[in-house]
Amino acid sequence: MDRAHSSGESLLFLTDAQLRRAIEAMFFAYRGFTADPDRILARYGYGRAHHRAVHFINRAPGRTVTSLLAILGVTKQSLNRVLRTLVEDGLVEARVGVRDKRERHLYLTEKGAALEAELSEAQRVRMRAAFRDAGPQAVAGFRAVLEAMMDPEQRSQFDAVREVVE
Amino acid sequence: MDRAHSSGESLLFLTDAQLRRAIEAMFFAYRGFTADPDRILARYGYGRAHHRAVHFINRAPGRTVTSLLAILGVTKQSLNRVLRTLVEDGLVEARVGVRDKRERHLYLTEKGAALEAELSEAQRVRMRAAFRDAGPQAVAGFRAVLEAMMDPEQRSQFDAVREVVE
DNA sequence: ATATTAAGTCAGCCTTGTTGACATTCCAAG
DNA sequence: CTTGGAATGTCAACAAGGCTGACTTAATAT
Repeated sequence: MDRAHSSGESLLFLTDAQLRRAIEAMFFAYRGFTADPDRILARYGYGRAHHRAVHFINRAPGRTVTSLLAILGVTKQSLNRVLRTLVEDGLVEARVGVRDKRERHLYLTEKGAALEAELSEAQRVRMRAAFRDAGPQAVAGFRAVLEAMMDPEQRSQFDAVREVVE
Repeated sequence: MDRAHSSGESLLFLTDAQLRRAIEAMFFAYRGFTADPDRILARYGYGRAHHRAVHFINRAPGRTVTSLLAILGVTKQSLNRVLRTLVEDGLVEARVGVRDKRERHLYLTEKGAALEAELSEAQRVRMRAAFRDAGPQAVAGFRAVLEAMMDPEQRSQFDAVREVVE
């Protein structure tokens, strides 16, 4: 069997150099990915941790702290520090649960939603431009590789995030 | 002109939901991307910053500090802290320049090369698996989108990194 | 009743980034 | 041959955002 013409799906003869290139692309691209939000966040005195919280609260309003913890994969203490400033600054509201009063359900305020919109718009603009440059065929491949790169736990969080709404 | 059948290249009608999905994929995938190296680094008492330094020194042995600074995009002080521990621990050697004695040319020692190999092998294994799962067509698309996502400066660093060797 | 869960808090630590100031060494240009 | 600027390194101080461990409070579940 000829390696170069092996049966499509099964075997990919990626050289170490090709893989290394992909690894470095991932490194540099992630910097691009975070660059715009970082600039915006800096203006408000926030960091990436705030962005992540705001993003996933917006994604499923009413989400509990525990649920957010699972998605972000950080400690309670770490998240709490971020959440506290967001609540203090009036970007996030934490409502006591109706059914279960131990729970705090998180919501963005108008102010919080405005920041989220600004951040995600910036990120979408870059993403849209990248997809446009790369061409239509690239979109599916990009997503397929990224999703295959996740750990199982991350993957299930990724899936869970869109189960509710979409 | 029909939007759905617009001339291939030009217009992509990606919904905000699709873009958001890509953004979240990027977030979760990056965690997968760094998970294996992080575990290895922790065993040696190092962090991601050490990984990055070791990676790019290995990439072009003899690289100067300034060149490494440009690639990593951090401050001299920040890099120096990392570099110092690597030199102290005998993973990196800093040789004074022959032509220009102000410069320090960085090289991995055998020990440093061993760590680099362990880290990059782990990362390649995951990358290779992701490409295998995603299929051959996905590889080109993945890279195209990532490269389009970089800032111009990052992009030129990305290109410069492989100019020498490949 | 008691155990467990959800949330929050205090204290302390680490890594990795930042600024600012400054010293040294050396190349290059006037 | 002096002087300006580049490359490097270092000290100090600070901040964000991770972490562990210990502990409290309130409320649900068994």
